[in-house]
Amino acid sequence: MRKERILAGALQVFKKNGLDGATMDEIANASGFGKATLYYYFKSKEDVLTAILLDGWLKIWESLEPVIANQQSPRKTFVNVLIKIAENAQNRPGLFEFLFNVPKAIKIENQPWKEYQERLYSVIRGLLEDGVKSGEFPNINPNLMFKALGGLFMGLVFMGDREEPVTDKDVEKLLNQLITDPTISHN
Amino acid sequence: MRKERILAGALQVFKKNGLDGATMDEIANASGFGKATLYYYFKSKEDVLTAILLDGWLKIWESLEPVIANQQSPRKTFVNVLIKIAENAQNRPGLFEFLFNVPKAIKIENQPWKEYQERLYSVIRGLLEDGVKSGEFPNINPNLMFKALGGLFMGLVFMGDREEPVTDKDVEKLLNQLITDPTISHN
DNA sequence: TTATTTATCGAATTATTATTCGAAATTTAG
DNA sequence: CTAAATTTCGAATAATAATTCGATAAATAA
Repeated sequence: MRKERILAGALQVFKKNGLDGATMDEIANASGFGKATLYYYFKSKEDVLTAILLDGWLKIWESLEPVIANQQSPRKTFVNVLIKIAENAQNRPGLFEFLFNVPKAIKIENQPWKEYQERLYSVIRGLLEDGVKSGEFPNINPNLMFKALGGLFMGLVFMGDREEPVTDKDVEKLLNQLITDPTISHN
Repeated sequence: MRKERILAGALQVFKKNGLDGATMDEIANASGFGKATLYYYFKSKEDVLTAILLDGWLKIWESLEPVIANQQSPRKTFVNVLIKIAENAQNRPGLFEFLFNVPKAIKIENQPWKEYQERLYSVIRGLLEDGVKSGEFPNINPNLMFKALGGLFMGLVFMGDREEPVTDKDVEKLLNQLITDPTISHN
């Protein structure tokens, strides 16, 4: 669809030039439309950005819902959530790094995508808390674990130029490197 | 000095409105000068931003040099480095969060402060590597550890509204929560 | 004190770019 | 095929904000 094409072009340009470096002219070029056509589909430049973000977060969230619904142990669910996010990231390269970094660069008020972002974060926090309670995770402050994992996980998914999908092996390795699962004996 | 005053005002405005939301008018107000005066001291708006960043990174680096020079075990040095950074952050609140986040929002080419940032990061990586070699840190990929610590440390220093300085106890706790020091037995 | 240099400033200028316009092209409906 | 509705567009407009100008004022030097 047209909107999708514009959004894709805009993403390219936003990533290349930054949020303000990006001009509507360049976005028009990148998406293969005339400048005025952008305004046929979107109210403003800001509206374009918001649409990218909303679309992105919404799709992450939707892809996660079944994983979360499918009740398993906190640790299992947690691993599956990370895998699913990594999957998303690999399907639409470039988008996700953007999703996770842009919020730092803009005023986030009444941003419709914020809700989905928050849902995701609170699910993750919840899983960590439950896992600690149930003894699947060691007794670490879940907030700290959340932050540490943030850094690690971004590294795993975004930094490397890996083509292969992230497996549960990868995620388990990540977890084990970071925190020791008390239910498994290492050697 | 005048320049300092302008930089301080500019920092406020940059933080409040974002890099592009910030106008020279507002910076002039915030720093108590006329708009034209800014251009007496700085070539351009970008020049102001660069000056903030250069000044900030330079000061971090200078404060770290003695800590690094004062050769101790990697782990000790590492702890001291983190403490020193936290000290910096608490002395000039607001600046450091800015220093660590802004790079994500701008094109970083020929940025003079980049060098100091890189020095810092490479020192930290080096300490982690040495610590792993010497057995003071467990055998974790130093890059991963670096990323995880990034998230944690930022949390410790920036998130909380703590007034008290960060102590080596805090940092050791951080380390222990994250990774198990094989030379110490826990219970 | 007076001349010169250094600082300061608000108003004008300029540049950039988002947004709108008005016309054309294309598609859809009858 | 023709008329209406939808889509497209480059050129004009408008808004915003960076930068420069042309004075003054303040400090310094003689």
